[in-house]
Amino acid sequence: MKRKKILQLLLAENPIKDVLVKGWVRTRRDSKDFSFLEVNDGSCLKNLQVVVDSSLDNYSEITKLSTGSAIVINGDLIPSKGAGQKWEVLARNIEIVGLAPESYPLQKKRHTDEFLRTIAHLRPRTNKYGAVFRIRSELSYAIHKFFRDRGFKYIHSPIITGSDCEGAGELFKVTTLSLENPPKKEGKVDYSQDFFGSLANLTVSGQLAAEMLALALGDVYTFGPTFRAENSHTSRHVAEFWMVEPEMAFCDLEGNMDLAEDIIKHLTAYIVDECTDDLELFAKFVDKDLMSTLDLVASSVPVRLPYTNALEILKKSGKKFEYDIDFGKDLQTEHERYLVEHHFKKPVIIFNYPKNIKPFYMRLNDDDRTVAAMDVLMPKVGEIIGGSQREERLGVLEKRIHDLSLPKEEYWWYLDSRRYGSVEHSGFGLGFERLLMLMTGINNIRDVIPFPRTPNNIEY
RNA sequence: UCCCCAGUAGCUCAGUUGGCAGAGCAAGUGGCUGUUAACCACUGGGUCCGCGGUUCGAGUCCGUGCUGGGGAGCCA
Repeated sequence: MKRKKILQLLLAENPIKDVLVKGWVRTRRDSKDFSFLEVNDGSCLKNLQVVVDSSLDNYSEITKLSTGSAIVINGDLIPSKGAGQKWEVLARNIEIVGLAPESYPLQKKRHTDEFLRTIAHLRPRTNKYGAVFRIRSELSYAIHKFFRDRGFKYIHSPIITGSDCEGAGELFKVTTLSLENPPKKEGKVDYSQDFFGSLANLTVSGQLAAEMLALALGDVYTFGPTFRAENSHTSRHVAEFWMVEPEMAFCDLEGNMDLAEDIIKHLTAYIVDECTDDLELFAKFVDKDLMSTLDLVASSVPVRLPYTNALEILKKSGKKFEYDIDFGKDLQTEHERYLVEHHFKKPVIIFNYPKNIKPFYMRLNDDDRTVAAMDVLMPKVGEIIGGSQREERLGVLEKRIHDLSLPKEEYWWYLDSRRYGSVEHSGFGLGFERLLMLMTGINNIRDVIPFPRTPNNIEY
């Protein structure tokens, strides 16, 4: 007999004779002549109620089944006599596969997120984290579907990279050299003797590679892990996270913002439609405003605001900010929050930032002081997308590299793309975990990743 | 890296002026009931984060370290 998932059974329209179910006991409630088992198999949030009559051979063992135990059930799917559920399974036979002794740390009550982080290997078995990781899966699928439906090609950029081309933060070194006694040359570590023959790092962004592929395949995207060795201690930063990076040839900043708006709206609507039960849990226990936030994100048109206009609004606000607002200074979290949560009360895209606070590859505007950059700011989670139109003019790009004292030799291949058939192109990076935070209302990034990587913590 | 807060039972927390270590939940045992985070009774359970100091006496006061959380910066 083929095993049935609980998701399928609960959607049944008629009773089914002879079903095989496998899962874990969430709770047990005993009566005089029978027991109720709540069984979950991870296929959905809801549990299956299993009724066990005392006439079963191993009934005495079943009445000792504790939370977390794994069982295999044979029985019939019948309409429930109780009020809480439509269907239940009347068990004919129950095989106890793996007992969970009383030391099982998950109790039939709510735990704090802080405690559950200390048992990250078990927390997926809770309702909340089961829901998080199901939505994580659905959202991954929705991203691929979104791009595929629009003719984008999925590309794989390298995880190990040769240099700090991206300039997006501190890097993790990748080496096979002895750390105790590395080979040295003129007092410095001699990376020419290392595995790759030079210094190697974990990627901080797939962008530069994506640009090369976009300039061949047209519209491409990456969706993979990225690494930042920043010593960040916030609820929005981790050392290892996943990023979605579309890159489009023949596309300017306008088109880039169009895609950013489109993808956020599309993915939000998808999750609202497809993950109803799981979202309900978050709306009930995590963030009471979740559904209205998601409605806002899915339905409203984000404000598109040039950086200089943002400065004016902030200056006119009369609000005292901790950080100064002057041209050439980056907007701080307090400024972004003011714009999104108080002034506009909806998503905001800020564009045309000063060139001095943005990387070399962003396209210089005609004013010579701003670049065609854009950040998408969301309620609650803040910056979720950062992108730009890329500098496609060889001379301008070379000058930027020179002005910033970057090692031009290392960019020979990148500059080649501007040397041969260069076209305007644009792209952005979308923080996958930050998107998940937006979708679930969860306010700590460590809680949307199964095993989060943060400074001083590499357990699991 | 900087600022702030916390650390007491498996979990969440209380602990008065420095004077015998507590509650709820969980767990164990028994009972009751087509039950719904079931219910009732009983029982067991402590390195009060570590180290040092003040004191007749420290969970409580002081110093220091560690861990966790919140915020800032960096960014996605």
